[in-house]
Amino acid sequence: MSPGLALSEVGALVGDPARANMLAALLDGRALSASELAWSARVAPASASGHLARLVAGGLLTVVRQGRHRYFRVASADVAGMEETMMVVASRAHPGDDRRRATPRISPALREARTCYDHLAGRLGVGLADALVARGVVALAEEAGEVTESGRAWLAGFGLPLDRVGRTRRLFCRPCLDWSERRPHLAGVLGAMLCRRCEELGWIRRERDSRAVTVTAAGRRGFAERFGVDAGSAIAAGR
Amino acid sequence: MSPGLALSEVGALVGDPARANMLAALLDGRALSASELAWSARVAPASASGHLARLVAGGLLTVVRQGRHRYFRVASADVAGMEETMMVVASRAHPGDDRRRATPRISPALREARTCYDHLAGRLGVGLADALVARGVVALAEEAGEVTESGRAWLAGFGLPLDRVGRTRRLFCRPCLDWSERRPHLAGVLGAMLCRRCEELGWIRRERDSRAVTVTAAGRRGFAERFGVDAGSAIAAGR
DNA sequence: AGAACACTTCGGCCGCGACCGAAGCGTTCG
DNA sequence: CGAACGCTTCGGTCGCGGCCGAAGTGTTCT
Repeated sequence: MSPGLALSEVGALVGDPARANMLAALLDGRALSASELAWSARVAPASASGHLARLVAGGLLTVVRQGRHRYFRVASADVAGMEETMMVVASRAHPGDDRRRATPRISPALREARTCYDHLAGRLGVGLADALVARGVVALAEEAGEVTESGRAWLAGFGLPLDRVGRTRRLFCRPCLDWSERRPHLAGVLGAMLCRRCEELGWIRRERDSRAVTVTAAGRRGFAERFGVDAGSAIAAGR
Repeated sequence: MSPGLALSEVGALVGDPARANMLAALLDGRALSASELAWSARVAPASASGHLARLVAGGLLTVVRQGRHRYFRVASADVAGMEETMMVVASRAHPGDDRRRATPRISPALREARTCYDHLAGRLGVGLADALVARGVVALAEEAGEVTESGRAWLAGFGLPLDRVGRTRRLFCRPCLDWSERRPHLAGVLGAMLCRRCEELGWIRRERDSRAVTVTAAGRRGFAERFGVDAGSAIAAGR
């Protein structure tokens, strides 16, 4: 199997608009049924079925039967990471293309706050990352990041004791370029823990049928107090 | 521009075997001419020209004219990283597929040692990463890595003073999953510095027309003494 | 200047694969 | 049990895009 051929196979898999829409819809890590995916790809169930079979055969999705439904999800974090990387490349490919930029078919709600596989992205995700860097909790480099000594205490105070995560001083903390904001947000284990904690606290709520995340009233207060992040105005203003 | 559509566009770009072969051929970061790429993709110059135009328009490649040649290279490290990630996903997609595994069209020389954009990969690359971890020079986690305190001294002794690289203790040091060995090798700035240093020392020599890297006699000694890595036997044995 | 060369554009051919409706299968209701 | 439902398989249509040869443009060499 030549490297080029292997490359072209996954490329072709992602390269069809219907399949790409399905993959994008699944990017938040949830499982969706075949008909939901058919709807979000805007194709007939028959077409969707074929696409999904190919994606499963190609190892990009896994499927689990449940009653008369079949639920599909992204097969691994590798695949999710690949999708994100491809989106970054795609968004950088047309830097000055106003025609494209001018038609932001990405919904305002998604741009505001969404999940990215298992962590937070969008304006909220980037804002949190900025806040954590500004407060000296984490230090982010181009491809790696780490939690500072004082940051450990801050995170523990937020309900995220890192002692149990691992022995090493280095933590699974990774910047992930946000394709809508074009600036890094926080990914990795820490990003996932943060997202889960915000959900536990009732600050955010995942929407049923999309990757969008809504910030609750408690979340508005919490993000402002703890992070100095204004997550509310844009939501309140309906943007 | 919907996320799905953006995704599908770069997917489709990579999804053609001819284009994927070109991208794979350019993965080591060198610039190749249109006819060289036509040859490595095994298509007529006319076809190659069209493919290359699309890859440039899509932002995956950049081109520079030089006399009557046009030299193409991968547009950015982002793109190279995307290709590597896609290869990892591709290689994981068929874990037990012996029919594929049994036809390793990847040449033994490439599997032995090659460049991966700007750093070393293959058996040599993985071996060096292992050696650096074993010697406590670097610590690698799943997605991040760092140079230890004692590692700084070791690297300085190898001719890589890190003082000038940056102020922070954290270094641009990243594990990169090797698609032929399926284990991480060393990437990031450190990986690139290491590769360049080995070339400076005359330990390795890049082949003219491929990503393959040959280990010189001096390199065999050097890798054994400094890293405890046996880079020679396989080469000497012709494997 | 003229020939050789690197590359692109054009035009026509052809095949893969995406699409859908209809029919088939298995599950879950009433 | 039969109807409704979710999904897949089948069969046929169709259009996009890859392919190449030939001709055209620009560059270098002698």
